[in-house]
Amino acid sequence: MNQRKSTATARRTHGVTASERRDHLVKLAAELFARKGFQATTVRNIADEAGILSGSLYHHFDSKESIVDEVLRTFLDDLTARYRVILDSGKGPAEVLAQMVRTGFATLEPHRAAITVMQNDWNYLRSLEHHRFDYLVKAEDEIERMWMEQIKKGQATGELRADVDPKLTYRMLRDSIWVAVRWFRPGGRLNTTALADHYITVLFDGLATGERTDQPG
Amino acid sequence: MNQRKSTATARRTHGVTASERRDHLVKLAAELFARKGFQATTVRNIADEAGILSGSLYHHFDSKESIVDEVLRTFLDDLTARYRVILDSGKGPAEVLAQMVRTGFATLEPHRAAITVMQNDWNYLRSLEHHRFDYLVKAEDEIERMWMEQIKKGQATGELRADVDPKLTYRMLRDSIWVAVRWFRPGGRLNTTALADHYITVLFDGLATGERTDQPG
DNA sequence: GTCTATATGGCGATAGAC
DNA sequence: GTCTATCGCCATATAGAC
Repeated sequence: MNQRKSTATARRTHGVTASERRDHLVKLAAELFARKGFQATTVRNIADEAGILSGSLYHHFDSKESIVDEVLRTFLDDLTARYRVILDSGKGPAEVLAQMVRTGFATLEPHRAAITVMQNDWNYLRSLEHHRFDYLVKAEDEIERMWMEQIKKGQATGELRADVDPKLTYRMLRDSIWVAVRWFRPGGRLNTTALADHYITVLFDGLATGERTDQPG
Repeated sequence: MNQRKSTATARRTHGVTASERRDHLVKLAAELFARKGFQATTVRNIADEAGILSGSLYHHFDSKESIVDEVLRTFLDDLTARYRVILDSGKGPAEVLAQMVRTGFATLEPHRAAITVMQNDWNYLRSLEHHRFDYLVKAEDEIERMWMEQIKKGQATGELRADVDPKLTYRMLRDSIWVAVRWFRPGGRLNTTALADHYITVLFDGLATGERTDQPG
């Protein structure tokens, strides 16, 4: 079984559906990829973690790359879906941006491993000659458009100061969020909500003009 | 020759000292490490780039790891030396911090490859069991102390707002700078000075109280 | 769905000729 | 200082038994 199993046929074996078993394997692999890097993680490592032999992994997946592919797609699908909900809310640009920042930090917890892999192994995955991971750039571009539109709208309405470069501002916001995955640990001193509030306070007090009324945080 | 050559004996062969030849090889390797990742870069890749065979590399270096070791040490030595000059200047904490930010962006150009490797391969290098790269954490700790001291001093003197968490603020500043290596390209729309000014403006207008007089930028 | 056994190949590193 | 030649190892992936 190398393709994702249809959810229509969720027959159970030993009390666990094939899809659940597969998801579990993906999760184990993601943690290893995040800790040691994609390349340094061997299929034997993954199999060891799951308590099976490496050959058995190929019953579930085509290749090691198809596992990391699933890790990344799952994250990106979830993130863009969350962004779309916010963009459709009809709120003003400053509030939308604050919500997008909050959403970013909120994904830190469920997608910590995926985000780590995306950051550390981005250059490598993109350098592969078979172009399998080109969709990463497409997703990145779509996300950039979402942010940029709101930033520019915010500058037009006067909610955001207009003397900063929109693209540079986008990068600052984006990078500030995702890079936190390097040191953020669930259960630490700060939860992702407090983290988001802190960042919004620092970032927006620099970005917002006096005309803003909806103080984030 | 597996140890760094003494600078006292700079005998030239074909118009190039052994030390210069070695440095050149390190530079080539660093670029490859940055582009594809440390593990994905083979000693054959490095040798190809240099126009020699892989075996010949071992005349200059013990191992592949000793090459990346040299890349990282060179960067860290330069960075900490620059920081120390600023700290010894006797300026106030806000100005010192602004200068440290500027220095960070300034190192982006000469040390782009090293910074990229440091970020992408940090987890991997630290996960190695022979503990060869433990000094990375020591250097990180020393640098953190330098920043934290200035942030806390700035809060004590009233130059910086006191209602933000010092450690979180340090991480924000640090991460904002180094993560820029992901997209910064020399010769692009913005040079590192303009970049630093932009970041200082955004970050400090959120951090600084009204009592500050030395507007950075 | 997992195991046994193995193919196929690339990796880092070495020894010694030149 | 580079090349030739190669060693030993471990990687991903496969085929077929159970």
